[in-house]
Amino acid sequence: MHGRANLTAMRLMDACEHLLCEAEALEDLTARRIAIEAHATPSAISYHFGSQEELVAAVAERVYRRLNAERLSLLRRAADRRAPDPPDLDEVIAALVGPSIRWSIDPTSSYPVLSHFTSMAKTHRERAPHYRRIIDNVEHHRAFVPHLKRIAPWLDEVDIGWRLNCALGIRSQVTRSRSRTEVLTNYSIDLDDPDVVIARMVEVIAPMFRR
Amino acid sequence: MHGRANLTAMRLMDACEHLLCEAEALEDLTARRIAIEAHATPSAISYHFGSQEELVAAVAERVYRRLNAERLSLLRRAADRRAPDPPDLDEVIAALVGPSIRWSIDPTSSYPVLSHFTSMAKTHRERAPHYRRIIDNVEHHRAFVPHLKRIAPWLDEVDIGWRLNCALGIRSQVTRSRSRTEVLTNYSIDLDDPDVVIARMVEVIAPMFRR
DNA sequence: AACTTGTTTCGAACGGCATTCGAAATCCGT
DNA sequence: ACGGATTTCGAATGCCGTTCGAAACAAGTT
Repeated sequence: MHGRANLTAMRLMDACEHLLCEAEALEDLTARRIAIEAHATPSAISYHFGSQEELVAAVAERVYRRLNAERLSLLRRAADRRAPDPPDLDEVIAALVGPSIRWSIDPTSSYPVLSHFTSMAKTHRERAPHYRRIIDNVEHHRAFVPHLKRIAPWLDEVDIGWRLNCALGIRSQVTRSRSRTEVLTNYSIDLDDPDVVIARMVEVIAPMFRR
Repeated sequence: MHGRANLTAMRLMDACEHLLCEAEALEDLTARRIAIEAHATPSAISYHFGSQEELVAAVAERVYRRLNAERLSLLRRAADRRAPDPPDLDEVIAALVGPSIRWSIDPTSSYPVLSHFTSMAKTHRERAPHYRRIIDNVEHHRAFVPHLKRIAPWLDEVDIGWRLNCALGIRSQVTRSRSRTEVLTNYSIDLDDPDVVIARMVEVIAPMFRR
C-alpha cells in the first residue's frame, strides 16, 4: 500500500528529522544513514515515500504544522485578550515572529529541518513544485491580515500583505543569517535572548502599521 | 601552477556562471556539464580550482563584486548630490536595494548565481567556512552606516546596523520568495517593474529611520 | 637540434550516492 | 493452515565528484 502510517515509515521520518537537526550540512543526510538510524534499508525510503526528497518533504510538512499551530495559537490569544477591541499590535507581531525566533534559538527544537528544507527546494528540480507548495503555503500568514486590518484600517489589503511579507523577510534574515546580523549590530545585541530579539523586531515592524 | 588566470580556467568560470544562470536547480550543475560547455574535462576543474565548490565560489565572488560595485556607486552618487548636506534617505535606500531588485528581475543578469550560491553554503559542510566568508561579507553594507547615521543622528550605530539588517531581510524576501510575495499581495503589485518594487520598499524601510 | 624542466590536458578508475527490481519474508483474513 | 497482498531485503545500475599516472605541450639550456 506504500503507506506512510506504517511503523518503519514513522521510524524513517523520526530518523530523518533527527539527522536533519544534527546535520551541519545537507550532505550529511544520506539515505543510508537515515536507514541505519531507523533500523531499515535505503530501499525502504523509496518504497514508503517514493524518494528521499519526498521523505524530507513529509518531515518538513510535519514540523511546519507544529510551528504554524503555535503561531496561530498565539494570534488567537492576542485577539481574545482584547476582544471585541482590535488586538494589541505588538502582541500580533510577536505572534508572527516569536515562534520562529524561539525555535531558531532553542537547540532542542526542530528548526534546522525547516532551514535545510527551504534550501533543498533550490537543489532539486523534479520535486520543486511539491516543495514550493509547502514553502509558499501562506494560509497561516493570511490569518494575520484581518487582525492587522482592524489595527490599521487606513491601509488596504495589499498594503497589509506587503508589510506582512516584509515582516517575514526580517524574520528570516534574523533566524537564518545570524552571523550577518551579529556583524552589522557589532555583536551588541544578545541574539540568544528571544525576548530581546522579538522586542527589537517589534520596534522596527510596528511603525509600518502606524500612521 | 594551478593558476586561475589560465585560459581554460576562465572558460570554466564562464561556463559555470552560464550554467548556474540557466539551471532551474542546482542538480543541473555537474562537473561534466561545466567541462563540456568549456571544451575541457572534469579533471580540469579539480586541477585549476581544487574542487567544483571552489569553482562556484570563485564565480560567485566575481558576480558579487559586480553587484557591490553597482551598489556603492549609487551610494556615492546619492552622497555627492547633496554634499555637504546629508544624502536623501529615499535615495540611500534605493542604492541599498535597487541593484539587487533590478538584477533579480532582469532575466539576462547573473543574479541566479548568487541565489544558488547562498543555498549551496547550506549543502556543503567542508567548504562552508569559505562560503560564509563570501556571503557574510558585509563590508560594502557597512559603507551605508555613516550616511544613515547622518540622516538619523538620534539612532546609535547598533540601531542603524539593526535596521540595515532588517532592510536586507526585506530585500531578500522580495528577490528570493517571489511567489510568497505575489500571493500575500494578491498579485496586485507589478513585481516585474523595478521602480514600483523599489518605491514600495522605500515606503516601508524609510520610516525605520524617521522619528 | 636534442634534452630537460615545469605546466597543462586527458582518460581510466575509485568510492559514494539514490534508486530500481526481483526474490524472499511477513502479515492477515479466511 | 492456507493464499494473496504487503513489506523487507540485497544485489545491480547509473550517476556523481575526485584522483592519479601517463601523455602532450611550452620554453629555456646546452
